[in-house]
Formats: sequence, structure tokens, C-alpha cells
Amino acid sequence: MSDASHSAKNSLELSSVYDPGFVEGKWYRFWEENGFFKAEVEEDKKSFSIVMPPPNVTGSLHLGHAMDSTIQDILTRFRRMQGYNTLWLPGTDHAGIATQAKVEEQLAKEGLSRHELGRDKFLERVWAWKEQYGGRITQQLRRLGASCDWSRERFTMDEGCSKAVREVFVDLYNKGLIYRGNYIVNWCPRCHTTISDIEVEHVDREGQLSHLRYPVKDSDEALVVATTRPETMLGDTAVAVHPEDERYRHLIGKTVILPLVHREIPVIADVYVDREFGTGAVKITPAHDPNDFEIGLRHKLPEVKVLDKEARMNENAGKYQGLDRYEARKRILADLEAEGALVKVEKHEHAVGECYRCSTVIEPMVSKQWFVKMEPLAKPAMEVVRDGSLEFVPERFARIYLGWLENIRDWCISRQLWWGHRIPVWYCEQCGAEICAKEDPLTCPTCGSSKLEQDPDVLDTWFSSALWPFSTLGWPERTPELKHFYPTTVLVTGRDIIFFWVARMIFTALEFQHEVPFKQVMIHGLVLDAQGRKMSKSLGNGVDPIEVIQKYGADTLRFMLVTGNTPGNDLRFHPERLEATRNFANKIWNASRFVLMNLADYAEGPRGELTLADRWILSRYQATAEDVSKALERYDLGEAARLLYEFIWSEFCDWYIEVSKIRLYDRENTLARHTSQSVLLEVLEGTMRLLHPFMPFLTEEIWQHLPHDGESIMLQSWPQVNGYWDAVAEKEMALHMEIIKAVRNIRAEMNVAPGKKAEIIVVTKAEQETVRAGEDMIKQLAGGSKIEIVGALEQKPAQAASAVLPGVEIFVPLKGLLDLEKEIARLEKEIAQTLKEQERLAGKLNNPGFVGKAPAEVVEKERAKLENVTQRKDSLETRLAELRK
RNA sequence: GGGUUUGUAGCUCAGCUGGUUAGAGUACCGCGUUGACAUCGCGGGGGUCGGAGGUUCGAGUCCUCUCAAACCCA
Repeated sequence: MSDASHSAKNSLELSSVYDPGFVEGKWYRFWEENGFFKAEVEEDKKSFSIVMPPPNVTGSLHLGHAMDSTIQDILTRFRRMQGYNTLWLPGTDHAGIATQAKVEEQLAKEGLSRHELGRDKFLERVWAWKEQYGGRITQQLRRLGASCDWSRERFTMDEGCSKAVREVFVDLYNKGLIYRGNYIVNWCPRCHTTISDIEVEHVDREGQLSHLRYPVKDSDEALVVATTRPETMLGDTAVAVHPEDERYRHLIGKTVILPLVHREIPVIADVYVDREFGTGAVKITPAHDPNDFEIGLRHKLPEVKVLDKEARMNENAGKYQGLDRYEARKRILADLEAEGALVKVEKHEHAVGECYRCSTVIEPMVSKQWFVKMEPLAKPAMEVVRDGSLEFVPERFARIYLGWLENIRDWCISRQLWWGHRIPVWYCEQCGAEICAKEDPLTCPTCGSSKLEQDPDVLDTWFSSALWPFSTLGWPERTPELKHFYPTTVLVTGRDIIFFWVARMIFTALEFQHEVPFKQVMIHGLVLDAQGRKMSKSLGNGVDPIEVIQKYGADTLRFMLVTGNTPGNDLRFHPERLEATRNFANKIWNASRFVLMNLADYAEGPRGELTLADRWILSRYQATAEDVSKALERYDLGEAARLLYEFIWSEFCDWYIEVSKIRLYDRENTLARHTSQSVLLEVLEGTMRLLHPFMPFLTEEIWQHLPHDGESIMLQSWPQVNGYWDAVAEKEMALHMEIIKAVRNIRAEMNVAPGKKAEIIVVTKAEQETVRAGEDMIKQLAGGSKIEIVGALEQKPAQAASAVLPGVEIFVPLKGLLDLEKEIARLEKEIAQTLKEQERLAGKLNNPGFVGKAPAEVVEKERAKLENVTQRKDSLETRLAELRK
């Protein structure tokens, strides 16, 4: 090899401790600047595409993002190396409420409000804010090593996405799937906007159940209702009882008198009423309770609003007007008591709806909002999952998804915010016409007036993210990207946004592309703190991934986030696990250093005969490549990572490298040395490729030091699984390992100083040839001075410790060092173990049921085991008897 | 109230379609520092798999019930 890049670089540059900070930035720049992440449409190649769940533009990276992005990056790098035309498309979300709140905060510091600024000026400020701070999270993703195509980065409010939003809205509107109506919605008195049903979090709270007496008109009787919200009684327009409730049957159709305000309201019958709850009679406030609203519709009850947008009592509340809802509750209860209408108050635990953003108790309120009619959209969305054209991984999440869609309610999409996609509907001031159009209209198509007013509301942020898989590929244009990369291959996201996002992407995609947005959805769990709690700002238990990266390196964080965990389950974050993973990175680093140090004089050339260890590690390497590939294909990243960890540490480092030292240090036999170098190199280089998706930086750094062709490891092909499996080598190697472990155990138990070599006698008939082939290895790894392999021993060494393996007996003569008592105890323990095992196996084989019904193969295996155990036990007993003489 | 998940060594977690003496990391104990790595090596102790019952020749691995924890929905 004459080309400089083909030979190993001077390994002396490699420090004995891996320093991620030193290499990470360098390689990321190298990859990005050379355009290695860029995906051009290559029609002849199979595509693999992922759209990144767009993080909030206001956000900074948290461990959840880190995990989500790591998984996507692993899949992307894996498929890229496999030769797919790979696109990982990044972007950010405009995050209506969050972003608006951020900028309002900023304004508040200047003593300004958005209303003082005005809509247009405010929006300018938001855009300016976005330009300045919005890129933060994308920079952080780079620190993590994300190999997404930044040249295609998108934003949910960019021109293309906005165009897609318009297109979808107008189309749904024209199909009658978007409508405007007066319905009960969730109002956040703090964010001053509606939020959708799923943005409400139900929290169990200790509250009070007040029993209120409503006198029946023209009667001595009274109906007692139980309520957790006495203040809304001012807006009651009925009392409902169950139609079959004997207690109240005679009152149905009668009228009761609302205390305090003395308004007359009817007693109605509705099956919704739970007879068991409270008194079995319910006050109905259609304007401020979702269930009451439904009842109100069924019974055509009037809606009396008593709360305003600040959740204060309004003009319909008479003397309570202006009071906050909780203050009003106290006052009203006091007044009811004074009037004798308060029967009792009892403690009561119930679920209270809170705003997902600010945790303010939401106020159900009737108001005029825009909705998406869900039923017709939900049906096909369920169908594609049921028929398997869209798959959830793990599949249990499909049930959650389906369960939600089965009971779907219409989606409230209007938000009383300024930052977002404004609803493309205009109202004609002249004739009252409602105009929904893709292009801003200048005049009213009905009356020609130019006095048009656009609806002030914006759309729910999720409306635009629902279009993400195709809007980012250029839709509504028919772009080559859309044709080639859509439907995307897999969506990777947390299980917390199945409803918010996944479901909505699926039904919009089906409606507009007539195809699923992705063939598979891989759902992962959440990253929890060490105690298993969600990480949150209020708890202050969040961990900053960037700090972790600075301390341990991105590769360590990545590897740690995908190990020790099964698909779909939550992951607890334990700092100690970072150390363990960092040690693993360091181990790889040092193993590579070792190889490089011994490769200085390496030149490609034909190998000599492969040793047992060579054949063994090559076989194990192949098996690992195959298993890792399979695990990655079924999205079991934790298993893939575990396999690599085990292979590298336990097999490659602990055994193969140690064995290789024999030939490496033997300068006489250059062919053997060369062969060893060659195998070390092959396995290390291939293993780096297998590991690259998990630890891109470390593997790139090592790979660049190894003899190589090509610019970057990330562009190399994935190791080919060639089916090479050397069963013989694996079996023989296993025997050698057993022998070595047995000798090591003897040495340790007998306190033989580690530096002191000892003679090893191996007595075996059946395995003589095998053991002979590994003589050097045993000597090297078990600290043998010399090794004697015989078929039988005339006279057993007196002062020797021994061990028995199937078909093999081992003696370690320890003149003067043997502690007879210790050795006897050791043998007795061994015998006890084998005896137990022997009994277990014999019992099994004596069971006619087992012998008769179990597969012959299994029975045969057990028989062989019994034979082995019996033989071992006999040998051990013989030995013990000898010692006791 | 419905649903999902989890309950395996002191701790954190693996264990695929039931069949080796139930594994790893970490912690713990003993020994070890010239030669890849003390962010290391070698050796060792430690669990009968939440509980009960069942299916089966055979169950951590399937079924039923039960206890506990977390989450989602209502």
C-alpha cells in the first residue's frame, strides 16, 4: 500500500484515555461540510426515509429528544451503510402557545404587551426571536451526532408548510369536514385560548361535594343536588334525574326554583345521570360543563354563561359579577347557607382538568370555534392499522391508538393566539358571507364588497405538524422527493404524542395522499429520573444532555440511552450507567490502540494458517454481525447494543487480543505474526462498522487511524453477513476457555502469586488433539510454565490441585504450596454441585413422561449431560479419595 | 371505573416462539501495577424469578386469580 491513507497512522498520537471532546466536533464538521448527510433522490435505489419529530423551536434539547434522535440516527446510519437512499429530514415546530409566551415574556420586561404592540408588530418580534434563538436545538442535535440532512431543514411556519396548511384547510372546509360552531371547549384562563381535549390533563384533586337544596315549585318538597362547582349554579338551566329513579320519578317535568337568583328551571330525565353518585340529582349547567352541554343539546336547554375569559363571574352572575371563580364559590356557598339552601358539604376527590402548559384549571365554556369533523377521518385511519398497512412497534401501541380513535370527538382547531397559521376564512362586513380561500380574497364573491375581515384565530400547532411527513417533502407540489421518499419508512417518537401527533398525521395523510405517512411507527418510552419520575422543570430533576456530552461524550450518551431497556419501555436515568458506558468507549479505544501499535509494520498479504483462536473470533464476529443486523431490523436497538458490548469486551478483548499476543510478540515467525495482525484488523475494522451507528464519533476516529479506503466510516458498507460459522472452532475454543478458567480458579484459590508460573497437566483421551492445538494459548492465559498433555497418568501428582471437565482432567502441581484442607474443601464443594446436578438429570430421565413425550433431541441432550456429570463426579471423588489417603 | 406497563442478585436492567447449572452492568470480597486499557485484569460470594393456583413430561417464559407500583383513558 503506497497511499498514505491506506496505512495505519502513527499510533503514538493516541493517548491512553479516550477524549471525546477532542474528536467529536472535528468529525461532525467533516461530515457536514462534505455533505455526507445529504440525500439526493436516486430513483434506482431503495429509499429509507424518516422525518424528524420537529422539536419546539423554543426548546432546548432534553433527554427525551436525545433518545428520540439517537434512535433515528442509529437507524439512519445503519440503513445508509446498507446502501439505501437514506433521508433523515429535520425541522422545528412553531409551537404556538410556547413561543408566543416566550416573546410576551420578553415584551413584559420592556413593559409592553402584545396588544400595545399590535398583531403585525408582535409577529415581527416573534420572527426575530425565532431567527435569533430558534436554531439552538438544531445546534444541539449536531452535538449529539445526528446525521440528518440539514440542507432540507424545515419549519412548520415556513412558506411550503404554510401553503400545505392552506391547501388542507380549504379542502377540508369545502368537503364539510371543517366547520365552525358554538360548542363547549376547554378554555385556559391564563393562556387565554382554547385548547383541545387532549391538551387537558386530568389531575386528581381533593375537593368538596356540596349538597344544595332546590325547592320544587308549588310544593313542600325540594330536590337536593350534589355538585363540586356550586358557583356555576347561577348558570343552571335544569336539574336532571335518571328516568328510572323511583325517588324522583314524580318530579320529572316539574319545576324547581334556583336558590339565590330564584329562577325557575325544569326537572328533566336523562340516562346520563348516575343514580349512585351524590343524591342522584344533578344540576345542569350547559354553558360550563361538557356533559351538561350534551344534555343541554338533547333537551334543548338554554345556555347561560356566568364566567368570562378570565374565569371571573360575568354580568349574568348578578351581584357576584367580577369575582374570581373560587372567590365566588366561597361567597355563594355562604349565601346559600344563609338562605338555608346548603344541606351539607363533604370532602370529595375528583379529577380536575388542567392546562397541559400552565397547569391552570381549565374552564369548560361554550364558544364559537372551528372544528375538524373526526368520524369520517378516523375510520380509514383505524383501517390501515387493522389491516397491517401501518404497523406499530411494539404492536401494543396499536391498541392504544385504536382505542382513542374509536371514541374520537371532533377536534377543536382554533386558538386565540397570534402566532400560528391564521385561519384562512374571511367574513364580509357587507353581506356577512364567509369566505374560505387558498389565496387571500380582495373582494367578497357574493356581494363584491372589499370590506373583508379575516378570522382572528390561528390554528392549533398540531394542525401543521399533522402534515409534516408530506409538507416537508414539497407537497402540494408533486416533487421528486415526495415521489421517492413518501411514504416514509418509519416514524420514531415517544408514546406521549400518539394522540397529539401520530394519529393526526395518519388521518391527514390518508385524506390527502391516500397513502399512509409511514409504514411503521416505532414508539419508545420516556426518560425518567433515577427515582422513576418524569423529568420536569417544576421538579428540577431534568438532566441537560449537553452537559452529559461535555462530561462523557456524545457516544456515551447515545449508547447509554439505547441500552438497558426494551422497546417501548421507559428508561431510568442513572448517572452511574454513564460511567459504565464511558468505560466501554475507553475499552474500545484501548483495544484499538493495541491493534494499531502492533500494526506499524503491517502490509496486506496472504495469511498463513489460521489458528483455532483466529477461526473462533472470525466465527464469533460473523455471528455478531448477523445478530446485530437482525436486531436492528426489528428495532431492538438495546439488544443490538448489548450484543456488540459483549462481543467487543468479553470475546474480542478478553480472549482474542490476549491470545493474539503470543504470535504478535514472536518476531521470529513473521507469517504467524502477519496472520494475527490481519485477523485483528479484519475483526476490529468490521466491528467498528457495526458499532458506528451507535458510537459514530469514536468509530470514525479509530477507523481513520486504521488502514482504509474511502473518506469516512459512515459511507462504508455494512458488514456482509456471509454465513461463515465455524461450529468446530467455537466448540474447541469453549473447551480451552474452560480449561484456562479452571486453572485460573485453582491458582486464585490456592493463592498462587499471579506472576508465578506453574506447571499444568492435562489428562485426556478424547480431547487430546484439541487440547494440543491450544497448548500455547493455555500456557499464555493460565500462567503455565509448561504444559503436559497425556492420555492417562500412571501416578497422579501428590501435591497437586485438580479440576475435572467433561473428558478432561487437569492437575496443577503445587509443591509445598498446596493447602490440603483447602483443596479438599474445594473438591467437596464441586462434588456437591455435580451430585445435585446428577440427581436432577437422573430424575428427569427416570420420568417416563419426559422420555416418552419430550423431543428425542432434548432427551438425548439430557442423557449426554448426565453422562458428563456422572463422569465428572466420579473423577472428583476418586481425586478426593486420593488426597485423603 | 376501563386499559397498558412493570414487579428476576443490594441497586439498574436483559432473558425471542416454554427445554443447558437464570445472565449483564454496578455495588461487594480476595489477588494483581513495565509492556492496549486501574475508565483495567483475574478469581469469588450473592437471586428460584411479587404471591397463589393451573396447563404441561417440563414454566422466570403460557393461563386464571391475587398483591404492589407507574402511566394512560373516562
